[in-house]
Amino acid sequence: MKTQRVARGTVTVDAIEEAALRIADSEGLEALNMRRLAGDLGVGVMTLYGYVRTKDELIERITERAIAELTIPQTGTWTERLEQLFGNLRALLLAHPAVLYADAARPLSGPGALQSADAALGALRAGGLDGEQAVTALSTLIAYTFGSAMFRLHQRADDHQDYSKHIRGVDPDELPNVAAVTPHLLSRGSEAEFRVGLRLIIDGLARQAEGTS
Amino acid sequence: MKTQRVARGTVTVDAIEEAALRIADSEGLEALNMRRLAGDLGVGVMTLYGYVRTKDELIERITERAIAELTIPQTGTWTERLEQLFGNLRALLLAHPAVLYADAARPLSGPGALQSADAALGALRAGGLDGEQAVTALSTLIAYTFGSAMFRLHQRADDHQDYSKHIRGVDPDELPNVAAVTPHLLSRGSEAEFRVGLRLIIDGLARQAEGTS
DNA sequence: TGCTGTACCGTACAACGTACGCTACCGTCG
DNA sequence: CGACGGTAGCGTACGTTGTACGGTACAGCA
Repeated sequence: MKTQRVARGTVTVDAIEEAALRIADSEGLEALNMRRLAGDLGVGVMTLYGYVRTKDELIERITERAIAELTIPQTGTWTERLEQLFGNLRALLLAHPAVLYADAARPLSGPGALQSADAALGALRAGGLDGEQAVTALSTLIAYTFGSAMFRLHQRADDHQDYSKHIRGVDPDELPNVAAVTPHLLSRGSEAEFRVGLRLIIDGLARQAEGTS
Repeated sequence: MKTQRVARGTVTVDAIEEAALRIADSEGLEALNMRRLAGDLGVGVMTLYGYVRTKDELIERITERAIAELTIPQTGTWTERLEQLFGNLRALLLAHPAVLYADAARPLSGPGALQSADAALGALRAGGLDGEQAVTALSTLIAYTFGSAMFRLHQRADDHQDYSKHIRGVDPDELPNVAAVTPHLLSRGSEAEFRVGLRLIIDGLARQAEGTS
């Protein structure tokens, strides 16, 4: 059996990144491996290494590619722009789980991430926060948004069954507060819940800005 | 060469969990593997599987073990108790990186986690929040604390060199706001920064509580 | 003194990232 | 038009991981 070989130039970094991102988006980052990726592209595994140094580098690149999709709001008050931006970020993290894991490692590194950071800092400074306050606020917003997305992403449908049973089974004498709010605990992680927390933080920033000026 | 065998009852679940947690704490979760763990305990690898079903289960158990260490503040106003509790949680997450990865998957599952959640909910309800508000507030605080710890944990000393150079090299015309606050960006992730964000959120909750009552 | 149940664990396999070096082909030059 | 050299493609193989399977040694009992 002759070795079947693909024509030169069939693959490009771009095609590799796109295929990798598609796998990571649809089946999760853990489903992305070099053999599978090569199979999807119809090339030999080692061919990939002519375009990408390591798998980690590939993940960094698809992360950057996904982050570049983040739309930065241009209109509205500074608080509205913040709320929009981080709402968009949450949606992006849910659509591209790879970003969460890869970008948690080196936040604000790639050009796309820096551009978004600049927009956020711009809004915060427009609101009247000084440099230090703005950076702290940015960290808070990012931490909250990533943390929120992280929990949401880990929720699996089949887990929820067990979780529900687990929560409902708590002893009201031992854990009175958990028992008292059980129904609300079961619907955690919603978009609406995220928005409430986000507004809470942004309102706090607005008040901070008023005090400063 | 006769097979050297350890006496029966030499290992216990407890010893396994303790050794596993020690590895995860000191060298990170990625350094924890079954061969290494068995080596540390002086037993054969497969012996471990007499006490633990899978590696994932083991990680769940050491997570729960670590979470149980969380000290729940008993004194102070409700906002003080919240600040203490989540400050403690951040410290715990930094000391036990395993918790971050494992518990992100199934938050508020084990008895220890539920007990802490109950305390937090108790404080929030004592402040005057209703059930739904308290649960949303809890989610917000957890997301923020986990997100913050996640970024902190991923910071490696050698990365910081590159990062510093990277940030300092931005074009002030393209990213004016990033350029303007560069020095503050370089000191992100500190404990102090975390406290500021935490207080911001808790102050917001206090205001919410006032509005409710 | 045997026998039996079970705790211990050696071996082996599948999946992974990726180093090494062979090979087929394209473009060029004679 | 034919040979040939450089390079893109990739088969093979190795080290590392989790863990299934089944063998083996020993405690406790008859």
